[in-house]
Amino acid sequence: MSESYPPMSADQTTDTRDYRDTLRLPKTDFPMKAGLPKREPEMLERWAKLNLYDRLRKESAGREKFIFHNGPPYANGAVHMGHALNHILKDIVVRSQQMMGKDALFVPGWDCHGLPIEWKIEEKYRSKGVDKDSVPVLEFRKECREFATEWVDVQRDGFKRLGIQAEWDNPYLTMSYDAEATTVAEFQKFIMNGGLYRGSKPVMWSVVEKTALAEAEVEYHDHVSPTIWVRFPVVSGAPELDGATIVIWTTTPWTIPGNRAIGYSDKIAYGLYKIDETQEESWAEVGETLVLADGLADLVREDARIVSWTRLGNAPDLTGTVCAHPFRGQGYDFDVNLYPGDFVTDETGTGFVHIAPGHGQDDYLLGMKHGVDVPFTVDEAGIYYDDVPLFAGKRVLKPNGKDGDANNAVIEALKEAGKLLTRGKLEHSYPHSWRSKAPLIFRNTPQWFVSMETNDLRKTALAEIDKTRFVPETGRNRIRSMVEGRPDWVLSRQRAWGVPLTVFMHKETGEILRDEAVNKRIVEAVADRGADAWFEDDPQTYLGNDYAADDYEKVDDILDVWFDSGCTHAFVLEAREDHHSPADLYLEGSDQHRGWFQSSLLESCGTRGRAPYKQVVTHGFLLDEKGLKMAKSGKNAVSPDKIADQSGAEIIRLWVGSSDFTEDMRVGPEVIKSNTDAYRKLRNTFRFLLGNLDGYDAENRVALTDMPELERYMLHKLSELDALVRQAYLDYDFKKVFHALSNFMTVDLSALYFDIRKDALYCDPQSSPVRRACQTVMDEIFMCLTAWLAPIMTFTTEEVWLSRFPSEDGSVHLRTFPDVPADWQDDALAAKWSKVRDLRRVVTGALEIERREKRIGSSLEAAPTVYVSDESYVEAMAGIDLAEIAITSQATLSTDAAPAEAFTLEEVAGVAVVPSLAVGNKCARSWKILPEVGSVEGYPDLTPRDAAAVAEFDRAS
RNA sequence: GGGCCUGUAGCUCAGCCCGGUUAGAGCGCACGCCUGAUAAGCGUGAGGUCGGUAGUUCGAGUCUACCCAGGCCCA
Repeated sequence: MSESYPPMSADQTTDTRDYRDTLRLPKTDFPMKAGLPKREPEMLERWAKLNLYDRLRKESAGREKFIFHNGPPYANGAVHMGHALNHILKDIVVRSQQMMGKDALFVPGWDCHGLPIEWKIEEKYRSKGVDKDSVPVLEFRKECREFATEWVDVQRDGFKRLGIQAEWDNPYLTMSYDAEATTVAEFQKFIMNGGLYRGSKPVMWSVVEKTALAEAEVEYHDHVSPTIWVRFPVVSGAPELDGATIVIWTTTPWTIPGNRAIGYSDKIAYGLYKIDETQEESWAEVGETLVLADGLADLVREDARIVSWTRLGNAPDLTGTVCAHPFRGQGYDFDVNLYPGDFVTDETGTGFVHIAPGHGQDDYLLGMKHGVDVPFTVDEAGIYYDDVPLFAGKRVLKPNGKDGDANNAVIEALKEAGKLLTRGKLEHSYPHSWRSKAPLIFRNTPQWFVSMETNDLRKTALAEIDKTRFVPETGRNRIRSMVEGRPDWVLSRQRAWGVPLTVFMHKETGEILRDEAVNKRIVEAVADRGADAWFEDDPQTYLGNDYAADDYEKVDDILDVWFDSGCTHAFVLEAREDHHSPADLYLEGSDQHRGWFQSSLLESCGTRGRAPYKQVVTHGFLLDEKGLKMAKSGKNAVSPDKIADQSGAEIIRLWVGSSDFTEDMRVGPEVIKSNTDAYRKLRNTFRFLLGNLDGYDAENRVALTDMPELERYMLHKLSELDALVRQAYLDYDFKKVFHALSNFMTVDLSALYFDIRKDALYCDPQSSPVRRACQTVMDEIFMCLTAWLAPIMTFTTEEVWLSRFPSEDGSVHLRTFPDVPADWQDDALAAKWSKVRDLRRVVTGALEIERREKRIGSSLEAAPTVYVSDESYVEAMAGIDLAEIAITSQATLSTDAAPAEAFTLEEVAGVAVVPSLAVGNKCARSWKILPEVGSVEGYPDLTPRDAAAVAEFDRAS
């Protein structure tokens, strides 16, 4: 029977030993699949148990501090993607600074006062049918406080879930008593240094509710308004204007008594129009000359029922022109000056805008700019004050929100004075109260300001901006132009939830009470019982024996919440023992150039003469995948906890760490997917490192000088990366870190180094110098990568670290970046290997053809001959095993002329490759094909190297 | 409407300051190989009017102007 079977051939291994056990294949428990949504919460729990933040403080005591100061998010909703971006960036900064050897602090904080919270509480009352004004203020404030407290807890949990490392058990709150007391004390500094003054400005006002409204409480509806064209006779100016009248147009006749100026535009062409003929019922007069914007003149002519006119010519330069008020001689004898204004257009009206500084934002600012006083014309019910000539007692709106008699009274008076050119009606969008739905008016009201000029506040702030480091640099420009142009800071709000303006004003003199003893009593009361004290205490308790409460008006306005957050430097940086001021860094979204960066700057400059920060980093805004604005609640919104639950917070961190945060950032399902893919690749590279470092013994370290070139080349790469990573972290350029390391891990490690060294790692005897050198280098790579990536890939680097060094209380986050020895850097070697890799690419290119032609499968089946015509390649290949780096069984380097059919690459001149098949038998263990296979006695199917390895293995077992 | 900013492969980024060979990388995608990193690894390839137009220049992704789209802050 046996004769009928053919003899076994050499490459059949059915009767040979299975050598798998004798290999040193990667061994690790580190799973390929991350399971982040489940693993991350476990990790967080462990960190919490270890009190990592506290331990870091203890272990880095005495190190140079890095004081990051956290801008407080507003405590009124769950954590959204914008929060996530913002806080992850902060976390990366603090962690990287810590690992670069600093003692880097992160105290979280919340902004707790202000309108949005107040609103929620009001809404609650409304839904119960209770009028907010009937609720005692202290009770109302209590509810606001409870509301904020709840959201602080919710947000804290949300931030923790993202892996943000901070002093979560000891955050600062703008509503804590000590913070409120400090805010009061800061405010008092402005009382004492003269920066605070009482002025007035127009605010949106509801005469129905008799209250000022914030922009957020305003809604726009269509409304029919009367329109009037009014003549303002020129009294002085260019000679061409003699006897002419400037014509303005407005939809609010009742604001004419408040008129103090006229706005025009430098960009509009104006003409002089002399009327020749009018329709019978026209109020225009033949012979009179009107000044109008050319682009609007025809419309005005029709509206005013003018049949024909003559354009006398261009209007002269209007600078310095002075008009009379239409009611001159009836109590309105002041001059009405013409001023240029950016907001004046020639889209509607006449090209001239009537300026009533008490009744409009543009009007107010233009008036301020030119020192025009802001008259008080109507009271809180919308009724003209008694001192308003002609119209005292008339009302703009009735208590029910319907039109009052003011508009008609003004129109009639204009007609009588001969100043009404014509009139009409217009339906347009107009602000209404969110609550009563009644139309709103702009009304001049007393407010408290901090002057930008007193004590040179503006100058100081600008000088401090120049001293601050901005990342990106454009931030400087942005905040600079805002501070340069901003008006005085309006501190007062007519609200209930916040820190009050703790100031007394003398009822008769209007003098602000400046008394340190009084101030001190107030601060003490607030420190003791919170800002509520101001509302519950008898003023006399503060005024003591020196002043009589009856002589003083106690102000009950609330401070602008920006003032609260502008004081955080005082109650965090200065008040906390472990902090110092100014902070090393403030980091927020670019909207804070107008917000926190500025309020903090002004507050600190006004009280300390310097900025509270040395550096300001800003990030862009979130956009959806199409680059459009992401609404917090819109359908394109993605929520961080949802991503954390589905993909892992690490994926969000990766997104933040790999993107350019200085610009606006896109997020959406595709972006998340890409980052998940990128994550997987990095994770597997770590897994390979772990698997091959199994059993690594530091005793077996190989000295740099004893290492093969490839190992030294890898160490050189690490030294380059070390410099790059550190500099990039100092520059807050995280994407540079991420892309450099990700490229290193895929291109240099996975595709080159690991691929080449698999043979030595798996097949070499344990004692092999190459294998030991490789493990030495892999250990260094491991130490570097886990540290460098820890600030970004917080969860995974920890998992990797603990997988290699299991420990009860250890953590990768307690480390610092490794010191990279200077002698790792070897530029000559790097240049040499750059050539080697060029040559290698030609070989892989040639083998790919063979593979496509089905002549080979694995590269080990090949034995290429590489012809080099360029001496530099000979030098580059000196001391390098071509077969080893090409991962072929055999290879030959030749300086002979290459055959014509040899494979070449256009971009690598001087290298040509002729592929051929490896000759010999296939090693049953390493799968190399070599003539030497079987040359060692007793190991007929192995190469000498493998035979030695198996012998070593057998001896050991 | 004003101030500031952005626009390079499907995605994330280099290159732009200081114009100069066929604009690069990683991921993804397609195809092939391996089957001892295996829901992995290796290789090859496709994919870009550098937002658009005009200008400066011998030459523009890079400089200038305007336009378009988008963002933040104001009005």
